[in-house]
Amino acid sequence: MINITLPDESIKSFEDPPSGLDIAKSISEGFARNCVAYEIGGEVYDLNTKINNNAAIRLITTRDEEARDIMRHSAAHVMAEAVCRIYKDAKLTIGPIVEDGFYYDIDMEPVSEDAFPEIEAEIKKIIKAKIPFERFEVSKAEALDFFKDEPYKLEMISELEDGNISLYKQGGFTDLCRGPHVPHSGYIKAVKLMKVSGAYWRADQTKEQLQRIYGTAFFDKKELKEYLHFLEEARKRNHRKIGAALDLFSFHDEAAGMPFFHPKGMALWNLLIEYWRYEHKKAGYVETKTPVMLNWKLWEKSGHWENYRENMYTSVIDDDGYAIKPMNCPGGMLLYGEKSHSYKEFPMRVGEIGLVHRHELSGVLSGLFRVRAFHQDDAHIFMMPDQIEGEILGVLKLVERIYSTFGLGFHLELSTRPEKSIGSDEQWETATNGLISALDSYGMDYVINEGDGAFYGPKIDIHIKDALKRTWQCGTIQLDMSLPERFDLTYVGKDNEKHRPVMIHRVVYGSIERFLGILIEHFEGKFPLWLSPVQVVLLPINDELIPYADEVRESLEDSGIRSEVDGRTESLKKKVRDAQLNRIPLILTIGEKEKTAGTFSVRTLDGKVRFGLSKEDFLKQVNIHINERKLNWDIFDD
RNA sequence: GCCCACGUAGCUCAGUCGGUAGAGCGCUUCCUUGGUAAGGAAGAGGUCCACCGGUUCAAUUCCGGUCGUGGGCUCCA
Repeated sequence: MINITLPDESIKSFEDPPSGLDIAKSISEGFARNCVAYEIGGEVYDLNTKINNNAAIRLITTRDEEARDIMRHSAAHVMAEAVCRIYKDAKLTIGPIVEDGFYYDIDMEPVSEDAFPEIEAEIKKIIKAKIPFERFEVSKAEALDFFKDEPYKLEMISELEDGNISLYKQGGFTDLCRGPHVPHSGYIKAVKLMKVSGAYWRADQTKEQLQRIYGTAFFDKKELKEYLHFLEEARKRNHRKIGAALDLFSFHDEAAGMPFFHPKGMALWNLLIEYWRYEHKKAGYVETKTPVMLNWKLWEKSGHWENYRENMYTSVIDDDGYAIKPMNCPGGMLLYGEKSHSYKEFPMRVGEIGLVHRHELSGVLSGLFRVRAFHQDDAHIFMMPDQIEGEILGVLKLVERIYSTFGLGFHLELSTRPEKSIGSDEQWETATNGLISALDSYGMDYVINEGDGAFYGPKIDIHIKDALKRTWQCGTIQLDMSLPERFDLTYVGKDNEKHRPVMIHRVVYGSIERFLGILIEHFEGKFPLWLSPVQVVLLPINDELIPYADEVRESLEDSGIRSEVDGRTESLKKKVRDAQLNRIPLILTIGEKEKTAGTFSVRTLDGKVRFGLSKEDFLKQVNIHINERKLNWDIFDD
């Protein structure tokens, strides 16, 4: 007799060892159809695996996140089989799941997406046949023999410990796999191949070039459709497209990876920085500026020459070596070291919006997201060890305030000491504990990445979440135990002795260029009123009203509102359409009625039109929205 | 840096199985002076299709290389 405890504490008894499916069926047939696997004590098993002892189990249904991952892994196997059916010489390597689906790295002739229809057709055949996934276990020797024609599998097996090795068989196709899998291929309801790219075996450039085929799969065709719709949305929001359409920035072959900002892009830029300065000044920061190009001796001292040289732009001037800064910190160290400091000055919050250049590999460049020249909204904070917690907490609060102004959510990740690191155990403990207590008193949950810190100190990364729920790492707070040492930075303590200050680097926007790119996608180019490069466009309904429109524009500019007159000889409809496409938040139509009555007719970005507003009411609402940096488009809908 | 794809008018793209290029938008001019998402007409605009070579009677089209862009890999103090 086997007793199975279900999550609701109820107990089911079975004469013979039951499989997960037996248990599910004992609840109901309908429920059983939605089950894909089960879990005992954190281990996940195939639905068909029998349970030989009393256990507490949880059945995993298609509603559970983990069920989708199991199914996608099965889909990877199905795709591998399909590819092998078509490409007889294909040699399989690994096929894991990733965030949005799965991929399989296969050693085969290069394929392009043109091959997808054929592979997908083969996949559908396999799915339709509802081929069961059967698990069986073999010894290492048997496994080696079984895969004797699969060099990559052999390599993987040879690295496994001797003992039982699990294989999964689906019809005539067997793959080395830990599992678990869905009961049969029919569980994969909707599958689509997404893209193909090159990848190296074991991510090693010196090893074989493989074809990585990406796919995604869902339990439901509707979900696949929604996912494709999401991708389409993301594509429409692409900041490169919107940036070109709104005339914000461009790239040129003469400076790959280095953006050129147009007047409207520059307006956005300045507004971001203006806001940054406002918040930072309030938070007790001062601002500095250090040179872009510095002598190599500085980089030698900072360690960059040794560790980062291949990413630095260098030059020789008067027979002396110079490098363009890839980071602001060494310059900041020189500034600190320029004079002596007392503990009474601490914490010293020294900001710098610094232009840095990094020679990133050509293949990684990507719009504003990955560039070779960018501005960091850097700051170095110098303090005593017992100030770590308070300062980190201060940065977290500043970060929260700034991100929330843009309607961006975020989550935190703490990275701790890596294997290769400098500094004593005690230093690391003080530093890490300081970060942890700051995180704890901040009170938000955070992810811990063990051993993922920089070699010079632990760090907190801040990942923002945009309107499409995509996450981006922007902010970071890094404790640095290396540079103060290398630059022999000191302060005089209460005891009148010299001490080593604790120093952190921190950024909020991260790269201003990248942050701007994220904002463009987040807002789909429809910036809140305070941030819009052009806030108001005036549309005279005929040419005679242009002088009056110009007059109104001037008075709006006097009130600090960025305005333009569209004086083209075009129909009103046309000008409205263009203004809407240009995502200008407020359209003022200027006709005889408005001129005579001295009122405004206002159209907001959501298409709502209001007639006969008094100038005073209009300015009042506009100013409230700008000054409070409100996020909603309809400024009259409070 | 590596793999794959791409690079045609300011923009979006079509086209030529090798015989010296097209549409829409935008721009200019003219007509229209229009009340909330495209009024009408005419015209200009490409060293001929990123750049450099090669094959060919002939290349934008085929081949090689370079540069750039996109996706992925890798890298990321």
